[in-house]
Amino acid sequence: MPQSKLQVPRISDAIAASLERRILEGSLKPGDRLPPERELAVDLGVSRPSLREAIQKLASKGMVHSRQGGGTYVTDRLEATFIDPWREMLGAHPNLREDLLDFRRMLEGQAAEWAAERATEADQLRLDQAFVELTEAFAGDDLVRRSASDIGFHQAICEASHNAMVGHLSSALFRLLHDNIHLNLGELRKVPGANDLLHSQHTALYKAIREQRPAAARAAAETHISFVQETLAQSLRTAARRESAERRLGNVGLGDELHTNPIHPNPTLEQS
Amino acid sequence: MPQSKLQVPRISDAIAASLERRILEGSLKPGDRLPPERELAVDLGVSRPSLREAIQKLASKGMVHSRQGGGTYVTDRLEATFIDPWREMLGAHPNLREDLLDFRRMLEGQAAEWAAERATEADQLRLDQAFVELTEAFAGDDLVRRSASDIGFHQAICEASHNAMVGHLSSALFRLLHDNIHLNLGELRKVPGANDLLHSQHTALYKAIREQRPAAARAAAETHISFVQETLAQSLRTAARRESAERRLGNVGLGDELHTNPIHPNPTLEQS
DNA sequence: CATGGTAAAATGGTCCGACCAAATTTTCGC
DNA sequence: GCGAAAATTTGGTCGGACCATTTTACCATG
Repeated sequence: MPQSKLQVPRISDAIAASLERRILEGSLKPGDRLPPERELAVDLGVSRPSLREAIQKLASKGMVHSRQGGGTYVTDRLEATFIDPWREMLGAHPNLREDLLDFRRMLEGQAAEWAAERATEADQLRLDQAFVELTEAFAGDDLVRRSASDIGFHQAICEASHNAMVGHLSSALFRLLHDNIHLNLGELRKVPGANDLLHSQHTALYKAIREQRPAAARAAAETHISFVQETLAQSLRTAARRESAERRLGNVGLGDELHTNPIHPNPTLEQS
Repeated sequence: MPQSKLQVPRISDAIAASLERRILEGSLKPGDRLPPERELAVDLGVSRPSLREAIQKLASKGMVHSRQGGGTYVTDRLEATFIDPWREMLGAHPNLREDLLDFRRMLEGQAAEWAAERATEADQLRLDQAFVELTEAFAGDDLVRRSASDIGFHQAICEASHNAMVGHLSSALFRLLHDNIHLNLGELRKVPGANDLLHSQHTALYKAIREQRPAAARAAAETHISFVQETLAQSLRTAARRESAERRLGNVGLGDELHTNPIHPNPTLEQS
C-alpha cells in the first residue's frame, strides 16, 4: 500500500522556496526581471529543467509571469501572492460553480425546511439578529459587510436545522466560499433590481422559518438560490459575449493544427 | 513596458487544466494512481518535461503527490476539508447516526433525481454492472461482498448525478462508513423480510433511474433510506430492551446507576 | 540625422535521450 | 511457504538540441 513514509525533497521545491523567499524579502522587487533561465540555472547550480519546474510552480501561484522571448518578471502587485487557489479553481472551471450552486440549493433548501421544523428559541433569536444585520447591510453599500452578513444569515439557518452534518458541511463550505460569494454579489450588483429581489427573497425565507412553515421555507430557499444561479449565469453570459465581441476584432483563425490537439480523453487509468 | 498583451498558451498549463478538470469531475478519484509519466506523456501526445511541469503545478496546489519510484497519486482537499471533522465527530458522538441518515436521505435522494436526468450511456453501463453485482450479492450470504456491492451501487448513482460536490462528498462519506458497515449488516438481517424489502427498494431505485424518471428515483431513494432508518432504529430499540431485560435479571445493586447510559458504546451506523 | 526595415541575438517553450535513486515486483534459494 | 536478492518500474535530475517570439543592433534610405 502506498504510504508516504519519507518524502525526498525535490530540487525544484527548494529552488521555488528560495526564489519565493527572495521575492518576499524584497531582494527581488515586483516588476524585476529574473536572469535568463540558462544563466540562473548555472548560478543556482541546477539544471534548466529543474529551474523551469520551480518557475512554473511560482507562476501557478501567480508570483511571476513569463513571456516567450521576453523574460520572466516578478508579478507587479504583491497582493497577488495571496490568491486563493479555490477562487482560481472556481474561475477556471465554470461548470464547478454551477455544480456548487446546485448543491447549495439542495443543502440550503433542506436546511431551511428543517430549521422551520426544529428551530429552538435560541436559534430563532440568532436568526433574528442575523436578519437584522442582513437588512442593514443591504440598505448600505458596503459590499464586504453585505457578503459577510449574507453568509451569516445562511449559516444561521443551517445551524438551526439541528443536523450536525448540515451544520459542519455548510460551515466548511461558507468558509471556503467566502471569496466566491463576495464575487457573486459583486456580479449581481450590476443587475438592476437584483438587490431588492434578493432582499425580498431573504425576507420570505426568514418569515417562513419564523412562522414554522417547512415547505414554504424550503421553497423560498430554493427559489433564492435558483434566482442567484440564473441571474449570475445571465450576467456572465452577457459579459462573455461582450468580451468575445471585442476579441473578434483583432483575431484571426488561430489554427487548430498548430497544437495538434494534445489533450483528448484518455481512458487508460488504473485503479489502486 | 512589457505587459502581458498576448499570452501564448503553454502546453503545461493545458495539461494541468485537463488533469485538474478530470479530478474535479470525478473521473480521477482521490487515491487513484496516475499512469507513469512516460506512458501518460505518450498518451497525451506531449513530452515528458512538459507533463512534468504540469504535474509539478498540480502538486504545488496539493491536488496530487508524487513519490520517487512509487508513482503519482490523486489527493483531494475537498474531502479533507469536509470529511475530517466528521470522522472524529462520528467517533465521539455515536448518536449522530440519525443525523447522518437524514443527511443521506437528502443527498442520495437528490443524487438519484439528478442521475435519472443526466446519466450518460457510460453511467448507465456502470449502474447496470453495479446492480447486477448487487443482486448477486444479495442472493448469496457473503456479508462483506453484500456491503461492498451496496456501497458500489449507491456510489454509482452519486457519480451518475454529474455534480462534482455530490460525487466527492458521497465518495468520502461511503469510505468513511465502510469500516462500520460490516458491523451494521447483522442488525438489519435479524429483521425478518428485510432483505427482500431492501432488494425490492434497490430495484425500484434502479429502474426509476434507468427509465429516466427523476421524481420516482428521488422518491425511491428517500423511501429506501427511511426504511433503513426506521427498521434499524426499531431493531436497536428491541435489542436494547432485550439487553436491559437480561441485565435486570442478572444484575443486583447498581442497576439504576447504569441505566443512565443504557446504550452500548458500539455506534452501529447503518447499512442500506 | 531621423526613419524604417532586416538580420542577429536573446529568451522562454518544447522535446529527446540518458542516467540516477527509490520503490515495487519478480525470481530464486532455502 | 518464506525471506532475500535481483530485475523491473517509476519519479528525479541532467545536458543538449531545436523552435517561436521578442528584443536589440545594424544598416540603407530619405
